[in-house]
This record gives sequence, structure tokens and C-alpha cells, in this order.
Amino acid sequence: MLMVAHTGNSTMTTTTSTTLPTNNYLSSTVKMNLPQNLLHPIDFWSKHDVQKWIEYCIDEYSLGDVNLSDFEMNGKALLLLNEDNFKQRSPRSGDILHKALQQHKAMLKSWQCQAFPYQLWNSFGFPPSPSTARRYNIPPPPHPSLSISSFHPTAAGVLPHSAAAAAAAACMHPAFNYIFSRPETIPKSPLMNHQTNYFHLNQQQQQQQQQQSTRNREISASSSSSTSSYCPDVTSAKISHKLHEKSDAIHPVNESMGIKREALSPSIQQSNRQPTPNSSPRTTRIISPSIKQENIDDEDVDIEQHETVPTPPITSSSPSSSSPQSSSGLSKLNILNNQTIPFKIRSQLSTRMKHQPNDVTNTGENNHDLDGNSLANDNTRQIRYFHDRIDFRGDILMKPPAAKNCRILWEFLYILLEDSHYESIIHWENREKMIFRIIQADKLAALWGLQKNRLSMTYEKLSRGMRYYYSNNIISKEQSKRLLYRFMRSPDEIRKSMKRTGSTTNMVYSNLNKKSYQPTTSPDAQETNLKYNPNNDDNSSSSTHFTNQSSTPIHHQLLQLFSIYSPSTTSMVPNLNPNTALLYSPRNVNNNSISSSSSNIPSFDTKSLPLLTTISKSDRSNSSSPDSFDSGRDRTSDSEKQHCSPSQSLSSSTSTSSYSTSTKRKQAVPLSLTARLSHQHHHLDQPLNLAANKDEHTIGDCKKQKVISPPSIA
DNA sequence: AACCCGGAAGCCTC
DNA sequence: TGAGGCTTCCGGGT
Repeated sequence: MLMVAHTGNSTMTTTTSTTLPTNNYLSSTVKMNLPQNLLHPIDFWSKHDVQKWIEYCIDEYSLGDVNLSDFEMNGKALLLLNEDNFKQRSPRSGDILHKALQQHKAMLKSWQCQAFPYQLWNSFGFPPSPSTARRYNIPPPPHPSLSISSFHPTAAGVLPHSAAAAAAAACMHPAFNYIFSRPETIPKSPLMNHQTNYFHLNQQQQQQQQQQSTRNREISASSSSSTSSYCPDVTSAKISHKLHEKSDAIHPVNESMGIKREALSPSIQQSNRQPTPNSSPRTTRIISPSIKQENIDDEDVDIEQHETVPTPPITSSSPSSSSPQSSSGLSKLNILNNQTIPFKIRSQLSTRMKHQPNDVTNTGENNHDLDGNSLANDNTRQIRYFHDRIDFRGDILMKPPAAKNCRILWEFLYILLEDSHYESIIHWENREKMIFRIIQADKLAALWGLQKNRLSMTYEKLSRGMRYYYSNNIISKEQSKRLLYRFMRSPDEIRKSMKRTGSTTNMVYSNLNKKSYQPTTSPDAQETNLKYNPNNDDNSSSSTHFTNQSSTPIHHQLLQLFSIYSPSTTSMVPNLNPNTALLYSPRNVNNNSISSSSSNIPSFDTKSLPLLTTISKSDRSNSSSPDSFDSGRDRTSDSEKQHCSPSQSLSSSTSTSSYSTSTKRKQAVPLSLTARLSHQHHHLDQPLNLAANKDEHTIGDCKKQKVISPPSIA
């Protein structure tokens, strides 16, 4: 698609260069609308221009920690700044600024051949917020109802400052694809309209909108080949618009990560796209624009882009709905409504979050809508990781600032539970009894994966970790209630017991794993296993004490426990501007907190943060390739070194001979072996170097081997 | 299908 | 180097 866009652009450039002003920068009409001369080549920007641009970015991307004085330089100097330089000046927003600059640069380049009056679409291809538009006197976006003649490129050259001219020029811009192929995204005055409507959806409406958005996708996909060019089929767009307008009122687009990509300047897209084994030529997509293909491939592109393309504006996730049914759709809304969001990004969120191809409203299901054969791994692929945030299929989630240093699962869960931003992901079902519910397991897993740098984290794995807590009475499962768990003790109790039990007792998971382990063999273990029963008044542990506290002291206690107090504020982390939070040294935080309780929390070190561009193997999963999202473990070496030893093989053959009569696993098969064999099977999409195996089993063979007795061994 | 369970073994960090 | 704390995978159950 990107290739197409690029091609389209070139084509259009050729077409229009003769009809549009050839001096090629923008018409005076256009310039009038510019904040200073930001459409001039950046090299020519004055110091003042740079300041204006920074201001614009601050405003447009809600960048909290950008100090104008840090950018007192002219355009040339600005261009010399690399991402790190930006980050030095603005730790939190540097990457965004850098990205914005690159985008701006690329856009200017592409605009040189196209009179494009609708300047200052933000660098990600989205229209500016109304306030920004007003402030910078940016013309409104074109409306698709304009007649097709209005869009003719020549119109741009002759029409004055009019909507038609704007539309004509805009149709040459990548953002046009977004606008006209997704007419429902046309800003209807305040961008926040969406959210209001969305928020008040009743269930029926939600169903309707889901159906509608499914249709939308089909329609959009069916016209994708035309909308991929810079000269979109307006007619189809209009038709599409009509088809959508009913649902538009309540549910703005459930579409397309492609928006962002399409909106990217082609040059950027092009330059950032690196060939991967999985990326097929874009041109093929046009020929066969199946929804499935497009979707998956686009996701691949996105993943690739993470490596090189600056991140989109940061958003903070934070749903506040506590309804178990609150889907991400609502959660997104809650994000938007949440006044505690540190970044003033809601207005953009309101638009952007609803444009993702895999709107979390459909978390998981969406893939199936689009792709009946969707692989489980596709889910992983659609989760894109940044250094401290995730684009979880369109829902941008931030690592909880409070959990920056947290590497312990139960602590992490606790932090999320205490953070209202994550209410739609995990929340207290019963605060007093410390019963909590996981609402969106996959999101929770993604967050945990981000936290631990295990980008292939799944709820399956996360829950395994939680199950280990059963044994030492940190967490228990609420019987027969899905996704409902309970903290058995307060954080300090857990810590206390962990401290006391030391390395020889119940925190040794290897011991816990042994059946011979008896939790009551030591006083510590007894204490550890003192089950907190919130209904039992006899509970004298501090759990009771803890849970009887009002929520505010609890928050404070937790904040202290987790060292998440800002030295300068007593507000809860959700209310803490992450920008601010990142500005002080967490070491200071530790100094301000109970050091004993944070012993497990390593001090903050920004170097330890996995940067988007430098995800190493130690990050467990290198996002440079979708495949690597599966795991950072070296499967090849695993399979090599673990490949059936003779004894194992014998066991295998012995046991597998009885396998044919039963689909159930035979315990006679050494688990390690079956695990390893299946292990390989589980990474079908990985470029395993199976040839390195002497036996040269294919992955499928390995699986087969487990079921069918290998003749060679027999 | 999604969730749940616990064994087994490996990985990573400290 | 060993311990802690998972992570990954599994077969099986609900």
C-alpha cells in the first residue's frame, strides 16, 4: 500500500507539475495560513520559525516537557539534531519531536511538487485540532461532498483560498486517503464529538456499530486499491461515506492503522521500509488487495517502522470504566474523558484511537473478522512496542510510571490495580477483599510484556506466573470465576514474608514446584500460608488492617511501597504527569520512600529502558521482525542442544508407540522431550535454522515424531 | 474458544 | 555461581 501511495504520489507529481505553480513552494494563499514560514525548507527556518514549530508541536502533540529555550536555534541547527539530541532536550517528547521533524521534512519535500494548502496537518497525517486550526488559521479540511471536479488538480492552481482548492490539493496528499477513503473520519467540528457519542452508546448501538464497522472495513478494503493512490476515487469515497454516515454518528472509524502509514510521507515510508523476509512487495497488494493480506502486511510494516520511524504522539491509556463489560472501546473513551491524563492528547486520541485497524473494541475478534485463518501470532504482531508504551492494536497504552522499576508480577498487578488508568484492564472487584478482576487479559499481558521486555508475553504465560503465587499465598484464584483473583495479603505483608523467608523457603519456586514441598514446614512458611480470609474476623494479619484502611491511605501506603511518590507531589501516579515523573531521578524517589520495601525494585536507570531503536537480544524480543516477537530465546540452539538424545529418543519412541491409540498425552513421554518437540512446533513462523539439526526434521516432522513412532529410532 | 491448572525446564537478572 | 522470579511450553481440564 505504501508503495502504491508512493507511486501514486509520483504520478500525481508528474501530472500536476505542469498545472500547478512550478515555483513550487506554496502559493501566497497558502503562506498566509502558515505559522511563520514553516512550509519553507527547514534549513531556511529562522530561530523564530523553529520556536514556532516547537510551539506548534507542543500544542499539537501535547508535549509536556518541551522547553522552548532548549530549541533556540535555527532550522539548520535543528536539522542537525538527532533523536538522542532531541531526547536530551526533552526526555519524554524528544522522540516525538524528532519524528515530527522528520515527517515535516518529508512532507515539505513531497509538497514541493504539490500545492497543498491544507498545511499543518500534523505530521502523522491527521488534521489539527480545531483549536490549533483556529490558532494557526489553518483552513478546515475539505469535505467529500465537493464535486469531483473540485478535486481536479488544476483547480488548486486557480481557485483561491477555498474549500475546493484545499480539497483539490489535499487530495494529493497522503492524508487524503485517510479523509476520503474513510469519510467517517472527517472532523465534525470538535473532534471530541466522537467521544461524547461513543460514550453514550447503548449496547445495541455498539452492536450496530460493530457490524457497521465490519462493513466499513470491507468497503474500505474493496476500494483500497483506488484509495491508495494520491488521486483517490472520490466517487467511491462518497458512496462509502453514505454507507457509513449512519454509523459515523456513533462510531467513528474502526479502521486502519493504514491511516497513519498512508499519511506518512511516502519518502519516509519508503526510506524506513526495510526489506524483511516477510514483507512482500507492496505492488502485489494492490493487485490482490485482500483485507487479510493488507492488514497483516500493514502490521508488519508498522513493526518495521518502529525501528526507525519516530513514534506517534504518546498517549496514555486509562480507562476508567469499571464495568467488566467495558471493552476497550469504552476504555478508550475513558481515556479521552480522563482528566488526569498527563498529556493533553485527548483530542487527538479521540480521533486517532478510533482509526486503528484493530480497534481494541474488537480486541482479538477483529482479526477474525478480517481473517478467518488468523494466526495466533498475528495478535502479537499487532501489538507494537515502544520504549515505554504499547500500541495495542490501536490503543496506546503507557507503562505505568509507577511501575517503572517494577519487575515483580504481583507488584505490577498491584500498581495497575491502584491506577485508575488501567481500570478497564484490571480492577478491584472487591477492594476490601482484595479481589480483583482482569478485564482485558491480553492487554494486561501486553503491558506486563512491555514491563518485562518480553514482547511475546501472553496472558497464558502471565497467568502461569500468577499461579506460582498460589503456592506462597500471594494470590489465589477465585474458584470458578474466570479472570477473578485475589490478593491474599497486603503488599507489605508479602514483602515481609518474602524477606523473612529468604532464599531457602517458600519463595524458591523450584522448591514450590516439588510435590514434596510442604508449605507448613517452617514457621515462616506457616505464616506465609496463613490464608487471609477477608470474611474472617479472626484474621489478625496486617492484611485485615490493610484492607480496612480507607483507600487514600492505601494509596499512600502502596505508593510508598512501590516507591512511586513524586518527591514534589503527593498525587497519585495517574495524576502525575509522566513528564514530570521522568524528570526526577528515581534514585531520589527511592530515597524518599521506604527503602526496605523497595529492595526488590532496582533503581531507575534510563539506560535500562528498552529504546525503540535499540531493542537488543537481551530485550528478549527484537522487534525488528515480526517473527522475533515470538521470543528472544534462541530456538535454534535450543532445538540443537535439546534435540533428542539417544535416551530421550528411546523414551520417545517407547512412549509414542502407544500414542496412536490416544490423543491424550502419555506421561511416559518425558515432558522435557515432548515440550521440546512441541516447542519447535510452536514456532512455525520463526526462521528456525532447523537445517542445523542433524536429523533435519522439519518442524512438522518434530510434531509428527511425537505422535508417530520414528522408524529410524525404532 | 477462552480460561485454568501445574509440571518441567530454560532464561535473565542480581 | 546460585537464587529468585519468572517465561515458555506442555497436556489436560472446565
